Amino acid sequence: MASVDRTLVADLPMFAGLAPEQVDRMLQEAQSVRYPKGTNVFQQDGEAHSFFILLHGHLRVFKLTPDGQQVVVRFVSPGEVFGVAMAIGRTTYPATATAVVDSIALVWPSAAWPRLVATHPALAVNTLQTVGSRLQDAHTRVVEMSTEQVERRIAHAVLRLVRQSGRKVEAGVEIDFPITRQDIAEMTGATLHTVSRVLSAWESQGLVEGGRQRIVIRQPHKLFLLAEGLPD
Amino acid sequence: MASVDRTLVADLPMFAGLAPEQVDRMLQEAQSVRYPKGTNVFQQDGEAHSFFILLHGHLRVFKLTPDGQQVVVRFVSPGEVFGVAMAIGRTTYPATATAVVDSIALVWPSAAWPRLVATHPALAVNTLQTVGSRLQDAHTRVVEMSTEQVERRIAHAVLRLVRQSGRKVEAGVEIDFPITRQDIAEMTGATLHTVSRVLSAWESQGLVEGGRQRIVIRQPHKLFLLAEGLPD
DNA sequence: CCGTCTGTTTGCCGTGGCGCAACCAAGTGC
DNA sequence: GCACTTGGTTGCGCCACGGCAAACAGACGG
Repeated sequence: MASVDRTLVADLPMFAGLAPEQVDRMLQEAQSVRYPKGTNVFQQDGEAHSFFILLHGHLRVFKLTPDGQQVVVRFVSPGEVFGVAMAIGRTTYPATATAVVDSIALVWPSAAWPRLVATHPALAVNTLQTVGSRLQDAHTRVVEMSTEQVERRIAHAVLRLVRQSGRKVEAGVEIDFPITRQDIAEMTGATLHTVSRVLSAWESQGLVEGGRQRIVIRQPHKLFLLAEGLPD
Repeated sequence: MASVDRTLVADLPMFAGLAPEQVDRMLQEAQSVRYPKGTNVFQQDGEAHSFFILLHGHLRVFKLTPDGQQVVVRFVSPGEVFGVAMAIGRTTYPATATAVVDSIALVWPSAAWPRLVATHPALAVNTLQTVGSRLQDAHTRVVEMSTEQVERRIAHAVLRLVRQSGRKVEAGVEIDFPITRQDIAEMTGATLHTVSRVLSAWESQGLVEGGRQRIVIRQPHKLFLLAEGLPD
C-alpha cells in the first residue's frame, strides 16, 4: 500500500483540529484506490463497507428511482469526503457514485469509523459540518424546485457547478469535467430536451457556449442575474 | 428556572450513550421556555444564539424566498432537536420556526455547544445521525419533486405527516396538529388550489376526510399504494 | 348575534415544459 | 475509412398545473 503524503490532505476541513501525527496515523489505515472512468465507487443499497476522500478526479452521485429514472445528488470534487453512510447511521449507501473521469480516492473501512471518532472527536465535529452544509444545499435545492421555473433552476445549477469546479479558460469559465445535458436535467428536475433548448437560447445570446459534454460560461455575471430573476 | 425531570428526555436519541448524571448536568444548563401558538422560536437570518429540544407542541419550520414565498422545511414534533445551526457551522438560522400550537422547548445557548461536545463526544455523534437522517429526507424530497407528479407528492407528504404525527381516531388516522392546505402546498411545491382539488378528489373516494386545518386519513394503505404509483 | 377574517372549494382559461419523433454531429471501435 | 454509438438539437402537439376569480363556511371577536 503506497502511503499518502500528509501535506496533500492535512489541510482538508475533514482533518481540522487534528495533530499532524494523528493525520499520519489515520492515513496509514487508508488505502489509495484507482477508479477508472465509468466504474462505480459504491452502489445504492450496497453494504456501506467504506468511506472515502477523493484525491483526484470527479464523481457523479445519483439516486435511481424504482421506475429507472436517475436523479443526480451531487458531483464530488477532489478533497471532499463522501460515502459516509455509516457515520449517519446507515448500513447501506443511499445512492450510487460513479467516476466521470479516472479518479483516485482514499478508502477507509467503515468498521474503523467508530474507533476513529472515539480517538479523534474532531472527526465527528468536522463531519457534522460537512453533512450540515450538504443539508443546506439540499434545502436550497428544494426551495428552488418549489418556487423557480426551469430556466432559473438550470442557471442556479450551472452556477453551482462553476463555483465548485470552474476552470478559467480564454472564453470564460469552463466546468472542468465532462457533463451532459442529461446530467443537468437530472440535477434540476427538468428533461434533457428542455435543458438543451435553454442552453441553445443562452448560446444565441452569447451567455454560454456549449459542446459535447462541455459548457463554457462566457458571462457569469449575466447568468447570475438571470438565476436571481433580476432584470439585466 | 424549573429543572426538568431526566426521565422525560433521557431516552431521546440525542442523549444516547450519555450517563444519567451527564444528562442531568446538561439539563441544568437548559432553560424550559414556553412559545405560545403563532410565535417564532427563531427567525431566518437571525443570530443563532440557541439550540433546542422540543418538549411539547409542534413547530413549523419554513424558508422565505426573496420574493416572499414560503417553503416548509419540516414540522418539529416533541423529542426532536432543532435549531442546531451552530453545530453545522452557521452563525445564523437558515429558516424560521413558528409554534403551530402552544409549545415548550428546552433551550441551550449555542455558545455552550463547543464545550458540551468536548465534554460529551457522543453529542456530536448523535447530532451527526440526526442531521444525516434529515439529509436523507431532503434528498428523498428532491427525488420526489424531480420525478413524481403532484398527486403522488402530496400523498407522500401526507403519509410522512401520518408517520411523524399520526393519531388514531375512530375514522382513521388524524394528523394531530392544525395544518392547512397551504402548508401541504408549501411542502410539495404545489399550489393551494391544486392541493385542495386533490384532497377533494380523495375525499369523494373515501380515502381521506378533511376539514378546517384538519386531515383524517381513512385508508392509509390505499393512500400508500397511490403514493407508490401502484395499481389498486 | 352579527361582522370579519381565515381557510377552503371550484370553475375556467392559459401555458410552461414534457413526450415524442426526427435529424444531426462528434467520437470510438474495428 | 466506415459503421456504430453516444450526445445534442429542434419542431410539434398536448396536458398537468398554475393563475385568476368568485363564492362559501367555520371560527372568532365584539
